[in-house]
Amino acid sequence: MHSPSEQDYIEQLSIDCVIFGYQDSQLNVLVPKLNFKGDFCALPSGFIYQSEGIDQAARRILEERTGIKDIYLEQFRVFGDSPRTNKSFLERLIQLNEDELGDQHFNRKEFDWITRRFVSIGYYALVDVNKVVPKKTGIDESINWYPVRALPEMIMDHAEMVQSALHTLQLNLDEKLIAFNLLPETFTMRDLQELYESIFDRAFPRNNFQKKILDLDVLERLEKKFTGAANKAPFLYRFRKENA
Amino acid sequence: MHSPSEQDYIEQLSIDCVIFGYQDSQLNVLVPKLNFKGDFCALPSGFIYQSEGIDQAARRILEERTGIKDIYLEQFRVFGDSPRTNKSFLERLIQLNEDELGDQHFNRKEFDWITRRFVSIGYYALVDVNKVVPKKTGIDESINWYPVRALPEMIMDHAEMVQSALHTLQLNLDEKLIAFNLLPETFTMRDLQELYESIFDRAFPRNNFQKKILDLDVLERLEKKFTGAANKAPFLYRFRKENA
DNA sequence: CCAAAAGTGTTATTTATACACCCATGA
DNA sequence: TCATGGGTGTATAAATAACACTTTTGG
Repeated sequence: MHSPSEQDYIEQLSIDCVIFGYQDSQLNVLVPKLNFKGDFCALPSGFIYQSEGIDQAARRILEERTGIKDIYLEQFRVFGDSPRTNKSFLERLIQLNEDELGDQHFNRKEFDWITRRFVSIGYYALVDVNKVVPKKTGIDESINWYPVRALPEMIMDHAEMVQSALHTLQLNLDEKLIAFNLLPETFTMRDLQELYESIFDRAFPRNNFQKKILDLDVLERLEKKFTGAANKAPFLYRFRKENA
Repeated sequence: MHSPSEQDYIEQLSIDCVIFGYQDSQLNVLVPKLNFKGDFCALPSGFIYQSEGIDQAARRILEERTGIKDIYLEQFRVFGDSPRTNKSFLERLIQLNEDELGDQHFNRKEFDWITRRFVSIGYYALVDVNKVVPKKTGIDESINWYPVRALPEMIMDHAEMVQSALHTLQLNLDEKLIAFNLLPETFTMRDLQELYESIFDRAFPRNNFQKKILDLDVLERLEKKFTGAANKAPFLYRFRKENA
């Protein structure tokens, strides 16, 4: 990987992605940890090539970490306060990693480029965790799913970004019929309900929830799903894509 | 005014403002016309100083054209497709104004700076037209209010920006209780209803509208307004700011 | 036959819409 | 006293929430 400063990027403009996934009845966010001492967690980020659109750049960044191309994503806010910069976090990182860091990682030009004031466009993405194989990039030590309400400490304003993304997701969920992007192709009504509950962090009455969803008239009912449990087998549903 | 290229701006990043005002039962947008032959209309725009936040930059740009500081404004979308540039419009402008344009207005450096690919953050603002005295900047021939549904032809994607801003305004209107920013301090229920009708481009039943608004419990009723018309005098209302 | 979870129906409650009426005002 | 527009009350419909009951499944 070449230095950002040598690439044909738009300067001082970045993209940060909040990647939502749903697993074990929890809404999770995909968070990489940087390959340095000090537990630096940062949202998947990147810069914008001169030749690509911002949505296109976001898709590229998402594909790098998730391996999938066809992802639901949406802008949610721009973060651009004047003192917004990587500088303080990078200085702490360098301080904690003096031993390992030679001049090859952070030369002067590189440091100056990356520590300038940055405006960042926030995108959130909804993915089916079964289709995702989280991938580390060169600077990641690890990349993991964390519950949205139990995130590790994050650099800069990234924790605030997640909250802002979650809020936008809540506002758009019913309006845009996007919850299904977080589920596998087929799912039970209980799956969908628990997804809603994890997004809104509150319970919904079971019967009314079913009625509300079915009244949307966007699901098709498939065969039953026999789980082996000692109870009635639930139906499987599939989102009818012609409605989208 | 100095050349943009010599200022301490973030490069390739701009702000475009959709300024909404309400007058004569119409929702209007403040649109400057450039001081060149060819009827070039462009939204009030500007760049971001290294030392200022993006909201702050938007306020500065708004104050330039409206003269008022305390303005309601909000981001609504980022426009950043890859081929998004001033170039084709500027070339046409130069072609139509060959006679008047000496080298002083557009030197090479200037032209290159301004015609690069630009990402633009869209803001919309809501103003009380009575407090605004539209002000031309150096490059404006005129600046006028136009009905949002009868705008002049605009450069680049600025017409699309207005539509996007209007759509966001519609979505946020009830949620955020922001309509009052478009009205004077005091107003009648009819004023408010006609404002709603101009924003949503449809009629509302008079009595139900009144009930809905009063049920919000954010207005205080003042004395009556005697207009001299041969009918019952309507009450004046004022938005209670402690609710905001 | 039982517990667990699914499915459905029925009744309240709230909210939105539609309809009707009376009141103040100045000509 | 009339036309005009303002204010309010009530009936109806629709959407939401609350409650109750039946069915299927494997042990």
